[in-house]
Amino acid sequence: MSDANSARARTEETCPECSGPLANQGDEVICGGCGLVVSTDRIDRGPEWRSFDDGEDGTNPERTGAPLTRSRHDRGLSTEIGRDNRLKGRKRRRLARMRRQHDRAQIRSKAERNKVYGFTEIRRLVGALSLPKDVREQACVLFETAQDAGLFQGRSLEGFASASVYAVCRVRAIARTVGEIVEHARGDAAELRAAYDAMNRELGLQTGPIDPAQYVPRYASELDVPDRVQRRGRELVARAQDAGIIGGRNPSGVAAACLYTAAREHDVPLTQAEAAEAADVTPVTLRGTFYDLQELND
DNA sequence: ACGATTATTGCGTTCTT
DNA sequence: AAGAAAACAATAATCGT
Repeated sequence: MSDANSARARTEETCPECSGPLANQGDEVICGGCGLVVSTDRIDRGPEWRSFDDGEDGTNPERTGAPLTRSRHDRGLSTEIGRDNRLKGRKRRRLARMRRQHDRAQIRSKAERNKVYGFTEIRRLVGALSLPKDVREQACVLFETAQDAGLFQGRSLEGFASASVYAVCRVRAIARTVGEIVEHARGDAAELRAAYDAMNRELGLQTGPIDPAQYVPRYASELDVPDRVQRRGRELVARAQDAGIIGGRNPSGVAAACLYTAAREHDVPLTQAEAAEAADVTPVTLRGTFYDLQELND
């Protein structure tokens, strides 16, 4: 409202010719004394759009179309051949045929494009995470399987791309956390999970638990602790395994706890907070296994 | 959807310097 | 004594099934 009326603000000013009072008259500003037309403003400076949504502020600039969605290859944009029941006979049948063909072509090409999109995303992820090459192949196969099983409905492609990579890591017991993947992925953890759950449920992925020992060397180098500490850490992981401590626990947290315990045994300065930070868990989580580990050693 | 695990936050306690 | 680290507790969020 304020922008659109900026021209009217000149009412406060005076006429450049006779210094008389200015007045609005339609789109023009006119001097009350001499009748001089000071300015003309036929331009509407208001928003060029009007709001079509029911929101309160009315600032949504969308003018047309269905809401855009990520879960469709074309984000919900589409072209369709309409029905016009004024048409009869040959023309009408011809139009129906065109519509049918158009629809089919769209479905085929949609699947095609989804696949291309998914594959490139998978390729990108595998590269960014520096995973072996055959992980890519496997992830792509999985992606395709999920597509053929019709799991894409209502879920995002980005989610399936990242979930495929994650799932392959899981079935091959390659230690990568969801966080690590999401960090490089296009799309968030929720999307990955939705897709992963769907695949796990419908496709019955054979996923085993991840061995915490795999995380130990990574975190060890990240924390810059000596080799002996790292070796001891792995031993502790093995011990924890045997003791059945790591039931349902976050493998990253277990690895961090073992590393921390090892460092403490060797009098290497390493705080819980630091170890936890490297493993992307909280000190509280680390502590959980740390205590159990202590009891084991008494 | 549920039960278990984990995150977060705040705060009195213990250890170090 | 001061400051950091570890411990504890309560509740919110997230995970695995």
